Amino acid sequence: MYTVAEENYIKSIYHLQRHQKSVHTNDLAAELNTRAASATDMIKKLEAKGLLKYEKYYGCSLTKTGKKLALNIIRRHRLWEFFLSEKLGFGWEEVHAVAEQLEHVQSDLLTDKLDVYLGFPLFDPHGDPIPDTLGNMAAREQTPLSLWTSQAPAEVCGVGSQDESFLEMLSLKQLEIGCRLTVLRHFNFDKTVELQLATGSSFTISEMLAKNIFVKPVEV
Amino acid sequence: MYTVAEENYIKSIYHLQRHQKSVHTNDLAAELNTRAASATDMIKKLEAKGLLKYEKYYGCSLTKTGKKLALNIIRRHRLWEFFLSEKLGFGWEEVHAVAEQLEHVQSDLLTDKLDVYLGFPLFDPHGDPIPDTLGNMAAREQTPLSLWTSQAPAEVCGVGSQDESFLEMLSLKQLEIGCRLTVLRHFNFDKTVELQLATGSSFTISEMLAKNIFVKPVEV
DNA sequence: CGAAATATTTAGCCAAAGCTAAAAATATAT
DNA sequence: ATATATTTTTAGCTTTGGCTAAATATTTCG
Ligand SMILES: [Mn+2]
Ligand SMILES: [Mn+2]
Ligand SMILES: [Mn+2]
Ligand SMILES: [Mn+2]
Repeated sequence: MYTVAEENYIKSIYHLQRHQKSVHTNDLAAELNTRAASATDMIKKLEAKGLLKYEKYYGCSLTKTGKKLALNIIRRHRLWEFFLSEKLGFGWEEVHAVAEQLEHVQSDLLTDKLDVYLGFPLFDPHGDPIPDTLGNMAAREQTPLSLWTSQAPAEVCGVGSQDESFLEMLSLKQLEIGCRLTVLRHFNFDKTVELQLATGSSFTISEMLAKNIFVKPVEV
Repeated sequence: MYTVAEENYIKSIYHLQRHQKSVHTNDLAAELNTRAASATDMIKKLEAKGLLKYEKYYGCSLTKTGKKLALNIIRRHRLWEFFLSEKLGFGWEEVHAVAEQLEHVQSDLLTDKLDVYLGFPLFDPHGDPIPDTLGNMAAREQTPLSLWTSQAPAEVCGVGSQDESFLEMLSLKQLEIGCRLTVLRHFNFDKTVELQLATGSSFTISEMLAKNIFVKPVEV
């Protein structure tokens, strides 16, 4: 159906589109570790296939068809991440790289049977929602810890990066999905955040870290 | 590491090598639904990488390294087939096509964790043995039904083709791996074989079919 | 506004993996 | 032992998806 390269472009465009309404060539190239010239070429190919619309020197944005494809690829990626983590015992810092390969196995039957087998999971190991067959997915309230000013306890519900060392650091600090914490203080000097776990232990984390940890109010 | 094309060539050469000691360009091209010219090109590439040795106009055969790679790909293929069949509920006629894609996901960690998760299965859904990490696998006694002359009951332990309609036909006739049967008669005229299942029902199958059903003596 | 900086596209390469058609080597048959 | 047939290789072309360098468009800033 679609080549691996095409699928990777579509997925990247989809992700970039959440932030900017139109996706710029340079941003796309950066996201895919390639060059602007290559991105321009592929954009033209994808436009010819009706997956996106493109205006020279301005940028591109996915069509309905393009979005549907993107959500299907994301569905495959996150279902495999869940499988690797839940069934095979991979660490959450290991699953992304393998899922990058598995997501390109094209068989809707496989995807749907996997979904059934896993019990229709709603979130992947990083807290990202898994689209269903129609592309619908749970909305996630995602307040970065850097903006959480409430005294009330918060629950970690997602992370903003797939970087291995970032995720390893979180595991080390016992900051996993579902874990409860309270923000003790935001230091103005460098935006360091001091927090306390349910276990009682308290420590500080950098602003960079705080920006990539998403929390929500603890449900009662 | 290796491209999908390279892996497919290595796997095909390995399979052809069981029959002929040296693999001929035309046979390889036929196996891969490609042309002799393309096969020649790839053979040269694989020789340069040390995976096979090649003599012009004569043929090629895998080196130690090449065989090791081939067995690893076959291991991945058969483990995925087992997974699809056992865990996801795929029919045995559906698994091969999907496994053709999954086999190219390159992660030894994934392969080994999958093996553990599946409980170190010895055979895939078609009765083919699954190599372990070192490339060792169970030897299968495989007498085709066309050559089974004994009156003693036999157990189906493998099939000689992955063709979908062939496997569907077997399912229809209740001829699955592990099933018991007795050969009633070989008809000389067209080599038709008459057989009887443990259920009591008896019927005939064509020579072509009989050649692709492997049996072994029922263990007591 | 106009110059400089930045972003994007175009032009012209390259490697992988396929193809056809022609040439060359090997095998077969009279 | 030739002549014919078959097999294999070579040569030259195609597509996909990269790249660099140069050209062009857009944005920013003095
Ligand atoms: Mn991921
Ligand atoms: Mn990918
Ligand atoms: Mn198979
Ligand atoms: Mn394959």
